[in-house]
Amino acid sequence: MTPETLAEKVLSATREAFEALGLDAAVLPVQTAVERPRDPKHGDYASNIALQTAKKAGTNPRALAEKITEILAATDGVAKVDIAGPGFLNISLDAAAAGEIAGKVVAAGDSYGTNNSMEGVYANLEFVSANPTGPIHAGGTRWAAMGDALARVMRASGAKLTSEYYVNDAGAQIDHFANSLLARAKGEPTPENGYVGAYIDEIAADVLKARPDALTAPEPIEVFRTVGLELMLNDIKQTLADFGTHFDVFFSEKGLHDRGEIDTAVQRLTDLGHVYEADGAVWLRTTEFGDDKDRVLKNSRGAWTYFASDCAYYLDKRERGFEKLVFMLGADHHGYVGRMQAISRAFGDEPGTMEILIGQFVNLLKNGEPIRLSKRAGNMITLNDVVEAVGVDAARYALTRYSADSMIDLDIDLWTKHGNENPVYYVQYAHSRTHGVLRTARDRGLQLGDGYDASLLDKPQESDLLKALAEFPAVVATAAELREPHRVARYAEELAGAWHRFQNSDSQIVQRVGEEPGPVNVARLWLTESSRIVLVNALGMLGVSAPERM
RNA sequence: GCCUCCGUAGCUCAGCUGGAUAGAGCACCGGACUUCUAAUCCGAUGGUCGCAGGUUCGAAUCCUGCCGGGGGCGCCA
Repeated sequence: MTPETLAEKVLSATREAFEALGLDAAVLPVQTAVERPRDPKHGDYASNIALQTAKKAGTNPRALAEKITEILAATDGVAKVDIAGPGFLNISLDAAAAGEIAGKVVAAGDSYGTNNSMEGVYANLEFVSANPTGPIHAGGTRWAAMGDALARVMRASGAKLTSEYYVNDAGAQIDHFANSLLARAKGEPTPENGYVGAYIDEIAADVLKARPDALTAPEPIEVFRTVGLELMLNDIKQTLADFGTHFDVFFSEKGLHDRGEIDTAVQRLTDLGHVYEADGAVWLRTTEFGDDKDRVLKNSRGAWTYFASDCAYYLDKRERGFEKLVFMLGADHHGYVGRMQAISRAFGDEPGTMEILIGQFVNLLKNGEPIRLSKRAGNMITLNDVVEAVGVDAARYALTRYSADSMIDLDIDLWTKHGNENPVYYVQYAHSRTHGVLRTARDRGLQLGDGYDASLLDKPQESDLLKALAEFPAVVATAAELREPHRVARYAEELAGAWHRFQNSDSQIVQRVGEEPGPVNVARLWLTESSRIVLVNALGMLGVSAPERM
């Protein structure tokens, strides 16, 4: 029995209890969940439904709990129900019911963990979106890992999701970039507001390689702008691909200008009555929608601002049909939340249509000290620096196992260790141990067969592992709903621990050499195979590899 | 000044859409390899959940204030 099924049974038992006691069933929640108590004395699962509903229904929790218990205890697969404390229900499953989960996992295979909590949600997830004027920095690296994991988790929960990278290929920053390239190509010093770093020299050289006439062309700056941008963007795309981060769409800001979408968007906002002129500029009245101050759409020199592009981009996404627009921004951009939300509201959308996630910074630590310098990019740490320091798997894992709200100090020494102090090794090693067992099983002729006797899995380490396996779909659903992929990483560590403990318990999984396999060996093989599947699926959602041998 | 994130074991952090005696890894101490990977496991030690109020049957979790630290507050992108 899965926790979800049990929760449904708890709810229906409660409904029956309400009826029997003549209480108003309107106070019952639509859904409830059971939790795994820390203390094994509290059974396999616990429910607080009596506590939550008794007061609203005008009765006392214990009396209600007793009635629920009476009904629930008669349910198939439920071994025992105890009332504890003020009215908790402590539920124990019989071993067979608990053991069913391994069969479900094996049957579901790769798809185990998918759920329908976000079924039908048509969402756009924008992340990284680093300016194509330089490599992706450490903060962007965090989003590359976390955004990609979130995309996977949301898709696994049924969302129809497009991952998107906004390319700021218009505006003054690109001019500075092109000027910097041109200057370096001519051997001149970097102009004011220009970009520095070895990568600028590299790209300048590559532009000259691609276009030997670049310096003698009618407008050299245009050659450097166009070719340089393309080279930089390709470099970023390649870096992301090597990192395992996939984007469905790279969306060009310049395209918004070229297609006249900015005029369209501003016209739309004007028609809605939110635009006015003052001090020679054109403004959007964002203060009407909770922003601190109004924002300029077109400056007094007659140029569209970046903010105007944002409006057009928002409208573009909405017209492509997305109902939920999620943005991941760095902490340095948190000041943009107010004006961004105002865009959504100004176009008349409901609160919640736009969702902005803010992620804190990342420091790369060596010997306890932050690293500030990058070989290629000068005064910033890049994605490639992080990967070079710890590898793709450790980098992705390290960047996804923490809440976006907390700052990350990524300690190179820790994340390159081969031991259980390094969480990524701990989880990957658990997975590779499942393969070790499966190899041995194969060698000795032990097979899963058509089924197994789930009631044989009754040791504490076995039932703990079963309960951990059963949790996965709910973890994925919660991670998707709360946009917190780190929950999957923490879960993977918990599962890996449960697996290691099972493996190290005195349970012989495979029969000894020369022995005939018994039904208990078969049952444990099912447990092993389902652990392998869930570890693979969990690591897969984080974009971390699952090696078969280490 | 305003906004925002953080403050939980010696360290790094989970837990926060209110639930039972607050958890994990590391570090420290003591154990377990004739065995499917010991890159593992078991046990012990370790806490006024920054401080003070409030909400309630119940607060690490929600609200208010304060303290300490990170970041942000342009007709820049």
